[in-house]
Amino acid sequence: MNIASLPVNSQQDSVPKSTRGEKIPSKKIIRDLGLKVTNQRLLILDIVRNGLSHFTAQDIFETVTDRNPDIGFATVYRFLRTLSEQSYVTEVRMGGMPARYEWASKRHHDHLTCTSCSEIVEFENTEIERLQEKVAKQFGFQLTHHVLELYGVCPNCRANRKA
Amino acid sequence: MNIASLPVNSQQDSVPKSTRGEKIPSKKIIRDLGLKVTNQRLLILDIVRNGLSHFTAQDIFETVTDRNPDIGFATVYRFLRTLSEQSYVTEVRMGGMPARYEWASKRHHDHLTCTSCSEIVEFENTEIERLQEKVAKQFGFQLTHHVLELYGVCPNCRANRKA
DNA sequence: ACTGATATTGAAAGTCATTCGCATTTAGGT
DNA sequence: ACCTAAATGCGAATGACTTTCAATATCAGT
Repeated sequence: MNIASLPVNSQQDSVPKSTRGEKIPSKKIIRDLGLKVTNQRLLILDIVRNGLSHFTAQDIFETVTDRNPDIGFATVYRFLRTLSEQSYVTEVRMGGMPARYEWASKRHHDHLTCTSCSEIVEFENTEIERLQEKVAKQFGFQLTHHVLELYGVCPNCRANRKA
Repeated sequence: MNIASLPVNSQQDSVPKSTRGEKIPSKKIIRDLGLKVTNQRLLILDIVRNGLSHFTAQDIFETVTDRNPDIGFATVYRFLRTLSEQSYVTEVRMGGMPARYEWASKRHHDHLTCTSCSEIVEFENTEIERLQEKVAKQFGFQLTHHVLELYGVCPNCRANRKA
């Protein structure tokens, strides 16, 4: 998958700028992390925040080098790691494939992934969340986080499969 | 973690031999897979079936070489992969750490892992399973499998932490 | 039991995602 | 503008597997 060609600098804001929930500037986010504001971090953050969800480090790296060829993948990995450690992005690693990240400002959700075409659907289910807490409590665990990934065949692929 | 020193050739059968549910010989399992019966496969299978759950390929490799030093890790990886492809073992890969495997004859369950000491507790929760099916159905997916891993701090570590 | 076609093996080399070491460059307080 | 710690990019290193391939072992047919 390659997101390099996708619009990333969404000035065409689908989210209206006028609301109170004004978009936090990337600069502030970087400062809040106690880090120096560099071009590469601004660039990465812009892509992370305005590009596709579920990107790999490689996706970011390719998109970034499109705009500034003089950037190392170590920088991308380093910053992504920091972001994920501070919970600004969520890192999902599965099955030996490259890790996928997504900007974590959105509400908590889990994933339903098509094993055939890799389409990813996000869902929320508070009932499941509640039950997870219950299970943890049963065993005396203090829950910190969880990974719930459902795999199956999406409607499209099911149709094609039959054809 | 090292399971090399653990009893693996459980002739001290905790499961009585006399029941109908007689343990399937490893030879048969290998033949059922359409593979040739070799010493290394018998050895690996014995360890996989009678050793710890949640072992890494490295664990197996170390235990195996204890009994037969002339065995390559490629063989361990190869056979584990075959077993997991044929659903004889379940492979769990998380967070860039080495994959963990477990013999899959037992009932389906999920895991609750201590982020502090890595203790793993297994649990079953049919209610959660039902809800997962429901979610999949909502999106028109045909569910094939799922990964549910809860992370938290176990009772022991919580106590120590306070101390 | 012998034989030969074919599967399996171990050792070493190869992958691939990610991380590290370090000399050089840069941000940002003074 | 100056200085120093922080950040960067390069390439080398790591770690978990996977592949390659020549040597070896299995087992179906005799």
